[in-house]
Amino acid sequence: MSNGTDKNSFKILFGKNLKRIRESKNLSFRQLATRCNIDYSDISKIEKGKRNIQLSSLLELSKGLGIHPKELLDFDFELDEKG
Amino acid sequence: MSNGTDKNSFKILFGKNLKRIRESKNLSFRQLATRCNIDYSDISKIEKGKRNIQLSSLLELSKGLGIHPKELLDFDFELDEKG
DNA sequence: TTATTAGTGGGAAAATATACCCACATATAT
DNA sequence: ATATATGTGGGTATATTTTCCCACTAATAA
Repeated sequence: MSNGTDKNSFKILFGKNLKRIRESKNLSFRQLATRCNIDYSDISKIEKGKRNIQLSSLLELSKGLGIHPKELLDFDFELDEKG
Repeated sequence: MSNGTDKNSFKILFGKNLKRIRESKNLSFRQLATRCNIDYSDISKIEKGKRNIQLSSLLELSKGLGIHPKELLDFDFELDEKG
């Protein structure tokens, strides 16, 4: 059974993807924070997969990064547990 | 200035896209609800753009629909206010 | 040493989603 | 009329995010 594991791994993958995009734009947490309405320390937590953000926060991040929101979800992810 | 307007229009577009996908699979609210851990009445509200769901709920919906989460964000959306 | 920048994480009040149930209107069919 | 299925929306307690500030460490530079 993959209980809360799926949910957690998804958050972690999301965070890693966010980190990848942020670094590709050479932005620090504090720099990105000035471009969206999210505190720099909270962005750090999001990238660590510690937070289950809402659509509005996803939108803020995408605005700060200048990308379409769907890019933040653009990573491999298996829906079921699978070999 | 496009204050909370962006946030709202994004939720509404998200809801419309969810509705489009759900109907393409010929699922009623109650049928989709049995496939994910979200109440049927709440799915209705999400499609109406009334709710600002979390990543975990986005994941539940995508599991219920059998699609990758990013498909739920796959719709046109302008980041800035723009003519 | 001193200053600056970066990442990390704790904490708390306020705002909000979640999870759940219920009731109602409509449509279809028996 | 009765039964079934669909969409809609109200309401509530609980859980959680959000928002914000602060402090610490490490690295770099003057």
